[in-house]
Amino acid sequence: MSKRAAQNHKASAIPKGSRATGRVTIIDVAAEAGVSPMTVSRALKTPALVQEQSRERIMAAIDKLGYVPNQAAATLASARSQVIAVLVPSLTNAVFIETLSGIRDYLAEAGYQFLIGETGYARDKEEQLISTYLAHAPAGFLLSSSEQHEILQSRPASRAIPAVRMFDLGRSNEDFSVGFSQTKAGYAVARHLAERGYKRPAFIAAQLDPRMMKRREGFRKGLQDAGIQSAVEVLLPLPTTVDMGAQLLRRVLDANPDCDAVFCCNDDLALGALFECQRRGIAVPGRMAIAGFNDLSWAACATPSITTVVTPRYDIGYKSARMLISQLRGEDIPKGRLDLGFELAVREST
Amino acid sequence: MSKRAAQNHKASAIPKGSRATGRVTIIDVAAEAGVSPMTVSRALKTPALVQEQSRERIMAAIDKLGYVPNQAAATLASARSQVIAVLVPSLTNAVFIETLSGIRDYLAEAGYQFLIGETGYARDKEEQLISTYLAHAPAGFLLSSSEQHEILQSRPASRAIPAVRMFDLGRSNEDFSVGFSQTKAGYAVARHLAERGYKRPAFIAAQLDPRMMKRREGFRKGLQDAGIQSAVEVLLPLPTTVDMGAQLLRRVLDANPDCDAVFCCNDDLALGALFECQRRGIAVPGRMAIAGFNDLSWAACATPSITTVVTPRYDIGYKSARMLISQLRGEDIPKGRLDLGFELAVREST
DNA sequence: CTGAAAGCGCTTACAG
DNA sequence: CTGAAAGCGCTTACAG
Repeated sequence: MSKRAAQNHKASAIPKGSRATGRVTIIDVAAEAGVSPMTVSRALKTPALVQEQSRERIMAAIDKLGYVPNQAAATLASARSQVIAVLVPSLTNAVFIETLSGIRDYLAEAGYQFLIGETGYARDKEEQLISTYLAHAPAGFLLSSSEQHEILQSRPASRAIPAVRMFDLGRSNEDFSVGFSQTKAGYAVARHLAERGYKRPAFIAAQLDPRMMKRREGFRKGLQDAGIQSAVEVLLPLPTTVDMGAQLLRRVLDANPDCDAVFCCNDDLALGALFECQRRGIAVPGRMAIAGFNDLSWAACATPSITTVVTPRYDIGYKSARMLISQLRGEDIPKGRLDLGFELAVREST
Repeated sequence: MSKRAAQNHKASAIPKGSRATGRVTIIDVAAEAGVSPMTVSRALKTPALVQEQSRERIMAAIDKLGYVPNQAAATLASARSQVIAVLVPSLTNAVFIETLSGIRDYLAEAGYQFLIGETGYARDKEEQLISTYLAHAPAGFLLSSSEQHEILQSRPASRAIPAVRMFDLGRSNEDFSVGFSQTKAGYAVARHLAERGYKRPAFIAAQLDPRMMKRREGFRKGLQDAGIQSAVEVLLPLPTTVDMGAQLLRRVLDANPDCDAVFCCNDDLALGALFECQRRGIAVPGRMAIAGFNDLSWAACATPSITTVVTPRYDIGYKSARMLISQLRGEDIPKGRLDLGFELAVREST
């Protein structure tokens, strides 16, 4: 009997007025294989507990009937889904997209799906999305902020939903986090500029969030330790765009024409700053050095190539997902921070 | 009684060995409000069918108990979920990210969630993901390829899952599609270069997919209609990156030093081509004109600013989602293509 | 406008 | 290694 015939046969047996969906269920598979539905369920979830012979007949029946498991039923019965809720600050930023790629790659291997929420860099929005996603009974959360969320904390231990924080390192070892030190990265840029002999470096940032502030903090500290003074800092609480980089550089030059270097808190701003220098005929790095953050695709091949901080964003996604799934599987992994570090790529622009 | 007390009270009533999750259900809400569970369900889904007084008591009970609907149960009972499966070619391409933003914005308004799959520009992979996602009983699909998928076609009408194709316009009015004509866009670029007097324009492309081929086809036709000949075409079936734009431009110049313009099939390539020209001291547009595609953030503020095709990618997402939800709601919308058009942004680089 | 009954397709918790 | 029974939390399909 062909797959289609099997389905038609089943369909024709549906009593009138019933709610049958015509869908092939675990019961059909069981009947076809001559076992109970429970054995089919086991063959799928814990094959080791099923005799090989039964397993083979079940697999054959699944193929023959075209059985597709109903996730909603599994979720309802087991009170746990195969869905991970992922909250990122922005979907229009290549950084987070690469993190999502890492997450997707690990979760796909592990057999999980994910839902993506965008927090707009706002803590409140993150908490609100967590509430919403709770309705989907997610197996776990991957979060972007370093904040604690009461809504997750307050659940009874038996129904606790594990979470891993990405990008920042947690303050303590009280929970799970995967990232790198934003402060140290900012510090490293400052030291590099100081070593190259720049005397009046500026700092520009947009899309101000706690991570940007940490980069700034590290940058300030680095300059201070090198005994030099920041020319000027220009921060705007607006979205990060390439054009914003050009605007911010103009403000820097207006405020302090002596400025000889600029640390842009991300590569989009750095690209805009470079274009602005080109437009004005300002030699880079001759009269103005430019450093960025993240190592997006253009940094290495711009003219001149742009010095930047290489961040492990794909790995942050992949390893956060891995850490989360380990918890879900009840593996005994220690709480705490996973510091993936960063690297300073020194290029022509400084 | 506080929320916590209410939950504890319930928890303490759980018989030993039962499967109770401790979760607040529609039954608890019904008891609290003094109505039947069915009325609670109606108050949530079709409030118009419930007396205002009952509705108010139900809402108060929901607040008091902290009720969160269980989607899995709703999906199982109704055989339809509130999840839309979205398949895009790539998650590392800003174009599709903006499309996803449009989708998300519409779906969020409409109360739907979405799952994202990445097809890697491969038709086979798209079909495979459709199979996988079918297990989640998605309410609908938003697809990226212009192909028909047997797996969706072959379902019985009663269980058909609606789909909308994005980016390309369908060949006929046999199904739903939202996009613009890739061919016409390529044609427009060719006519523009011809009008500006360029004599030997080249075409470069990577990540070859059917849409790139349509842009090329239109470009060729446009040159032909203008009575000029393409200098050279360089196509590589590798991922699109900024650096790839530089590489492709080198190949163009090696193959044909006379070339005086280049149509890059996307803005990443155009940016790389611009950097390569800067590196070699080739004046843009003086000795080499550059045109891109999509109008990504850097196109308008590069030095020189880059002529490109402005594509309605956010709208494609938003309106595809709207078209899909209209179908799901049983609204009577005509099948067919929704052509959102495109615009040529003429800038300094040509 | 409201409700009692049955069922969606799985998995849990037992019992062999 | 296997199975019968019960239940997860909703919605459908009726019947008032």
